[in-house]
Amino acid sequence: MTFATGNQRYGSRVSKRIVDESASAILDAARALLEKEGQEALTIRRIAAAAGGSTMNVYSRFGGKDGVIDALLIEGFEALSGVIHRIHATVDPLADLERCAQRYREFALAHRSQYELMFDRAIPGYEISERAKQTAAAALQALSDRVERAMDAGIIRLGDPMHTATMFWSACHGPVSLEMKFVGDPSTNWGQVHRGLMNAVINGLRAEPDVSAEAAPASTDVSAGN
Amino acid sequence: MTFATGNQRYGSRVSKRIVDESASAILDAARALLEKEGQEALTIRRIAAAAGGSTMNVYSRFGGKDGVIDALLIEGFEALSGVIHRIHATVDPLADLERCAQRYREFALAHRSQYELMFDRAIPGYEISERAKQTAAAALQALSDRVERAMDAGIIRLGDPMHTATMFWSACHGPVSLEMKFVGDPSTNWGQVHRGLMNAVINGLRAEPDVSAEAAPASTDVSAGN
DNA sequence: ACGTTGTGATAACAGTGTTATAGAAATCGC
DNA sequence: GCGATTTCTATAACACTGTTATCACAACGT
Repeated sequence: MTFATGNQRYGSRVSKRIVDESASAILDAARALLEKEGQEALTIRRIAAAAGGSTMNVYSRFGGKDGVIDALLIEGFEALSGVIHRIHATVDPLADLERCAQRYREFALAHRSQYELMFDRAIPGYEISERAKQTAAAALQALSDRVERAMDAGIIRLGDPMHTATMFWSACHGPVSLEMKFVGDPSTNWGQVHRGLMNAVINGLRAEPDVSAEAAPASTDVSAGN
Repeated sequence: MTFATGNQRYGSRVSKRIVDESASAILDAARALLEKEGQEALTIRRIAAAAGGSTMNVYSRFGGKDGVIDALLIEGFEALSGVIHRIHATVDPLADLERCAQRYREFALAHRSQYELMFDRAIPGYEISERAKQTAAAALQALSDRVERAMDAGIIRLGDPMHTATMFWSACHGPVSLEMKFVGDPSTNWGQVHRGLMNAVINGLRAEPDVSAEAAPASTDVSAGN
């Protein structure tokens, strides 16, 4: 009621049409809470309080907690997509892929809580929405484009780019996930593990140079069924 | 202290001496709940009810919910260790490693809730204990032994076995984790991704390819100095 | 002016983990 | 054997959680 004048003038007339600044305030608050205190802090009451509104506000805007989580997830996957898209393609598609892997890890470590939200989803009862899944798939598509470029250049083995990109993503995610979960030896140099794994994968996916062209069954491992 | 004279009733009141069957009942109930309904079902009240006791029972036995989770985690990592240990070493250490990867995935899919508990830890407020970490490290050690064997045989590149084993584990965990989280294309054949990634990694880690990359490695010629 | 509508804040409800309290059972001291 | 003490358990209370219901109040269409 204290800010009723502004509200009356701007927002309440056509509530659906304008960009809901209350919604973005909620999202900002949730993002800040997640970044600063982790998933634990993401409670309706805290989000609403930080956004300067009431809990019901969150429900009318996002339909509940899952809606907020979903929005944060979509933001995260879009940011990840952006990271990959911002990597300029050079004449060396393999180096580009390596940079993708490096930036992937940097993104994960720089936005740790967000990454955990995206991939662990440790929110009780939360189920990812179809739209969030699609956003994740779009990020994978961005990676797939880079893979396809390397295939076109004849540098890595031919195959379904999406399939190979999924392998890439898995190889990026694996060490990052374990690192965040403190699994393994405490003295592990995870950056080295990540880099080493990516190097091994890229090496292993290299198009057969010229050796043992007659004996090596190059494609059987990929085409084998489940 | 316990007295040596036989107690008339079967372990009714000598609480410290006997194997606490109430504790194992709680653990059994928790395990069953986790397996059947997932992490959501792991609440103190449900566990206590399923075990036929009171909630306080869980606190006196395990110190709280985290204690139960920790016990389940330790069980899980020990089971994972067992899976790896049960893979017999053959004359082909590389095939052994591939079987490790395959069994790893099978274990994860067969005990999905347990695996999610071990690696996602989506329990609000839970922090892994030092002992659970050590059990996880033991599982990694089991894998490291296999890696070391392959190194000794001169099949994969020399290096710190623990380091390479961590890379292996990451490569195993990555696709499994993404598969469970429904990230990526819905039509993804995750078994193929997993196998393809492991093949690529193993290929990439191969000892510097002499011309015959496929033939039987008759000699362990890499016994030269570090 | 009058309903009607919709928005938003407060309070209530069913859960959660945890802690405090009270009661019963078992052990100890004699 | 029996009171006192300790231990152990079960119930209830507390501070949370997400969600839903209640209800006052401002804005809109007659």
